[in-house]
Amino acid sequence: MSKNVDVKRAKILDVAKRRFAHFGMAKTTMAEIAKDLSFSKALLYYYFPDKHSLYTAVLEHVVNEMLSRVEVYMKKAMGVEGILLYAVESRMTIMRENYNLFEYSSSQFIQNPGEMGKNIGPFFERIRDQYSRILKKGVENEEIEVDDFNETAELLLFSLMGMRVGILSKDLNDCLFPTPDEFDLILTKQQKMVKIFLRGLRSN
Amino acid sequence: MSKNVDVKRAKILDVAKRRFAHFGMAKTTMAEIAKDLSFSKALLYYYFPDKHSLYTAVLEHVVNEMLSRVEVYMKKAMGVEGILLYAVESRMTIMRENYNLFEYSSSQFIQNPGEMGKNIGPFFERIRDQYSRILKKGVENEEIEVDDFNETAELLLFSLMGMRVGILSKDLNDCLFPTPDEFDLILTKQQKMVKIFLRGLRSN
DNA sequence: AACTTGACTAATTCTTTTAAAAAATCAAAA
DNA sequence: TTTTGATTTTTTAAAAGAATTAGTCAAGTT
Repeated sequence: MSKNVDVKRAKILDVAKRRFAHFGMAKTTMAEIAKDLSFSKALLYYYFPDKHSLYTAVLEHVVNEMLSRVEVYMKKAMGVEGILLYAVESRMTIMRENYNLFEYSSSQFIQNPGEMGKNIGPFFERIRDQYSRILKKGVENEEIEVDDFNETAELLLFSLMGMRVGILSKDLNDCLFPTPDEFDLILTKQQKMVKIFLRGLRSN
Repeated sequence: MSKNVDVKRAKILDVAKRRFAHFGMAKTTMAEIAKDLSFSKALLYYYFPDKHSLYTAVLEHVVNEMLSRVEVYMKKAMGVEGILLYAVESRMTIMRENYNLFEYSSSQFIQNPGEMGKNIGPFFERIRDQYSRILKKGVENEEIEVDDFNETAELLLFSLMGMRVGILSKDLNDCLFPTPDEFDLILTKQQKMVKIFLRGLRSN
C-alpha cells in the first residue's frame, strides 16, 4: 500500500503547510498538526523524521509551486522581460500567501545561518538556476548578451533581494519580514530593477 | 574657550571610534573610553548626552569620511562609471577598516529596526543623495538617461546592498556581517552590478 | 510486514530570581 | 564653565526551576 502512504504524507504536508503559513514554524506544535488530522503525534514521526524535515518538505513544496508556475509561463515563449516580470510577481504572490512560512526561515537564517542555511541554500540555487535558464532564453532570442549565465543570474537574484532588504531598512517595521503593505512596494522596485538590469544586458 | 571644548569632543570621538571599530559598541564601556583618555567617566556625559549619541557621532564621522572621499574624487570629473566604482570601493575599504563599528549597527538594526533605524536612517539618505548627484553628473555628460534621480539612486543603492546580503546568505558564516574575506567577493559583485546597472541607464 | 498508538524520555523554551556590570545622574569642587 | 567621586538606576548574565514540546519506543492493530 505504498499509495496510501503517499496520500497520508500529502495530507500531513497540507495541514502542516496551512499551520506554518498562518502561525509560523515556531508557533506550531507537532501535537497541533496531529490533532488537526486526528492522527497520533507519533505517526507524524513515522512519516517525517523530525519537525525540521517536515518544515523543509513544506517549504520545498511551495518553492516547487513557485518554480513550476514560471516554468509553465516560460513555455508560452514571450520576451525575457515578460518572463522575468512574471517570475518576480508570482514569487511575491506566493510569499504573501504563505507569509509566516517564509518569515521563519528568514529570521532563523539570521540567527543561525550555518544550520538553517543548509536547508534553504538549495532553494536559492534552484531559483538562481531558473533565472539562468530564463537568461539563456533571452540570449537565444538575441534580446540580450550574457557570458556567464550562473554569475549573471546570481547578480540578478541578489539585486532583487536587495530591493527587499532596502525597503525593510527604510520602512522600519519591527521585524525583518515585510508587512503585507510593503510587498507591493518591493514588487514595484523589483520590476523597475528587472527592466534596468535587462537593458544593461541588451545586445547592440 | 569654545575652542577647547571642540578639541576635547574630537579627542573623545577619536578614542571612541578606535574602541568601537575594534571591539564593537556592545563590548566597549564608557569607563574604558574614559580611562583611555584619563578623563572621568562623568565628563563623557558632559560632552555627549548618552552612549548612543556618542556612537552615532562616531558613525557620522566615518560616514562623512566616506562621502567626502567620493566628493573629492568626483571633482576630478571622470565618467560616471569611474566615480561609482571608486565610491563602491572606498566604501568597502572604510567598512573593512571599521569593521565592528558597522557590525553593531547592522545587528542592532535587525533586532530593533524601529529604534536603531532612526539613527542610521539619515546615513542611508545621505549616501543615496550622493549616488543621486553622481547620476546627475552622468546625465550632464550625456552618458546616461535618468528621469527620477532619487528613485534611481535608491534602486542602485538597494541593488548593491543586495550583493552583501546575497553573499552572506550563501556563505553561511555565523554572523550577518561579512568576514574580511567576504569583503572582496562582495566588492567584485558590486563592481559588476554597477557596470550592468549603468549600461541599463545608457542613453542611445 | 506496514502502520498506528499511548505512555515515556529528553530536549527546549519560558519564567523567575539574583548578582554583577555598566549606564546615567548629581552635588560639589576646581 | 568644566571636571570629578560617589551614588543611583538600568541592563545584562547566570542559575535554577517549571512547563511546554520535540522526539522515542515497546506493544497493539490491520
